Amino acid sequence: MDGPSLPGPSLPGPSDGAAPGRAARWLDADEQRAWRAYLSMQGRLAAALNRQLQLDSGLSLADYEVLVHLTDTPEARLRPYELQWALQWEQSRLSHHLTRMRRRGLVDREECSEDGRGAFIVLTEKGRQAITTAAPGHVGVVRRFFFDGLSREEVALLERLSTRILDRLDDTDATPEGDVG
Amino acid sequence: MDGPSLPGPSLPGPSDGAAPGRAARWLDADEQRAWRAYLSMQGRLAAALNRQLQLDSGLSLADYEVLVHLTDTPEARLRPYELQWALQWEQSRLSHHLTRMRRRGLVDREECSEDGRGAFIVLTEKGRQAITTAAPGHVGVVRRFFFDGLSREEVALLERLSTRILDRLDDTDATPEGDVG
DNA sequence: GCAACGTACATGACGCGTCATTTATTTCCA
DNA sequence: TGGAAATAAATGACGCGTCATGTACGTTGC
Repeated sequence: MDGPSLPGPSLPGPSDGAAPGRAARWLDADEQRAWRAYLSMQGRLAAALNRQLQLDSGLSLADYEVLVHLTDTPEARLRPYELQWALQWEQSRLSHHLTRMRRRGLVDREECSEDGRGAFIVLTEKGRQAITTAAPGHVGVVRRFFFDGLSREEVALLERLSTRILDRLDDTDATPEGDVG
Repeated sequence: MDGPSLPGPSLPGPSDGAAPGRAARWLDADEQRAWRAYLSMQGRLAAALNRQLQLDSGLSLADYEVLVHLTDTPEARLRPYELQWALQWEQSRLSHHLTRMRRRGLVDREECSEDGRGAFIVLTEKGRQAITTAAPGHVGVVRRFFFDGLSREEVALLERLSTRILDRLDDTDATPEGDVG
């Protein structure tokens, strides 16, 4: 059942406890198990979500997230940089993705009079129908694999842990190279 | 701070409590927050891990996982199907990935005398050096973003939750279409 | 011993994500 | 006002991941 040691592969040899020279010490057995479980869960859950969306409605999880943000907006239109802020995607990823979604007719572009560089991304009717179609099944899968297996308290804790990790990611994105604490 | 409602986008209108017709009910506010936090954390953590590995050693997280399994093996060689079993990847993903890793000299192929269809994937010296180089920094990042923010108990709980979700994924991979409970 | 079927693995096409670079516009300020 | 720097966004190249399909070998039943 137990997988191999992952992020601290048994490189220095199994029985020498020497910590890696440059960075942190290796992971101990508990940490290894936890990390592998998380990694595996994360990858497979994402794959399952993508597969369902793809089969059910031809959308990817990424499409879905873009469309959600658009539908959550009164005018159903956003500047790309607003979407980028909301999604925390790399700029070029967003740009590529919007190009593809536009090609498929899920969104459209409008000129931005206030800023000649920019544009508005507008939800099309096709886009709205796509996410309307996709949503029930998607929520179903999220429930089935994620929430149905977790108690209310566990969900709350998971949110706290996620937020804490996000904070660390935010911090260190800004911080140049040095240590954290 | 709070993102928009994700997997239950406000499609049916904010104030009508109607559940989606085909599948499960929408997520409530707590669930939405938790789900968005998890999704965002997951995506950004994976991106951070990949970025570090890429910059530090030219490996991707996927490369790293393959190499770990090989180094964890006495002979440093495995049949592709064994790797597939360990990684839980799709077969074609593994095949493509091994092709690319082979092209880069990280692994090599050997004939399999016992089974004419199969092959062995062998860790090369270059592959071993790559993961040896990459490991300390990788562990460092895993610690910095993941373990350093979590208590021992939280890590243990996260492992349990991950395992539980994995079980559900395993179950329903087998199960045809119907409901779970 | 051969046909049918299953297994191990590869491949082509195509969408996705990242990095590096480019273009157009706006803002800042001397 | 004019030039430098910042900002909004697009693009090309290239590796990754999935689906569908192909190929070669093994296994099983008759």
